[in-house]
Amino acid sequence: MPIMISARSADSPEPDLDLAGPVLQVAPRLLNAVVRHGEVAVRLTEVEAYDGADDPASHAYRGRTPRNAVMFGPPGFLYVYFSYGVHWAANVVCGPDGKSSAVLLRAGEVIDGHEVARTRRGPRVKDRDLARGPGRLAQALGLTGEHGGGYLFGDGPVRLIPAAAPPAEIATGPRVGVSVAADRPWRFWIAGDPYVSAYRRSPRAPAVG
DNA sequence: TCGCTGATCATCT
DNA sequence: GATGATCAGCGAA
Repeated sequence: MPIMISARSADSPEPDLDLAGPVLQVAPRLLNAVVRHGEVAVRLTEVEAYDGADDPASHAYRGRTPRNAVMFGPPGFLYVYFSYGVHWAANVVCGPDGKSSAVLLRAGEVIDGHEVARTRRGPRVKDRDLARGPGRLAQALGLTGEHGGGYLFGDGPVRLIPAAAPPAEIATGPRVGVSVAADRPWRFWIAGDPYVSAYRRSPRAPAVG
């Protein structure tokens, strides 16, 4: 099990997208951006911010471990983790080097490579559901742990293309699935976009009151 | 449409 | 040994 943390060398291209700012500013800028892995490309419609050591819901909250080490590095890298023993979920590391913040890619629209995506997701899956949800998005793109640590702006297999145009309207709300700090409105999605995941509050989150 | 539940395992305590 | 940044399938309404 090699630990795959690739450092961006000095002559690597700079990110095409400024990811080094505060995660709450970076996250909404990822909306309408496109993630491409081979034939499959996904336009992002929904993301979620995780603010490193200041965020009880972040995987980086309890400090650096082998799994989350890439989050503590420079922005522009993929953090991919295995969730619930079943799914992979992909994050874009952002914020300044050492801040350990990241943005979870929650949902998107498959805009290229539908056939390949459907091969991975299943023959009966509707287009709308191909990448609507973190696990689904990673599966549609074929992202697994082996892509973790990859740089999104170099010549690696996974690329992040900045949004051609910002969304007309961005909505925010509580994060999904987290059992702590669920009240922080750090989920961002494109208002009215059908390719946004269905909202399900964590059953472990405290009741709204 | 809503709510519930099993699946399944890497990671951390 | 417990816990999830989830999903699909099911049954009820």
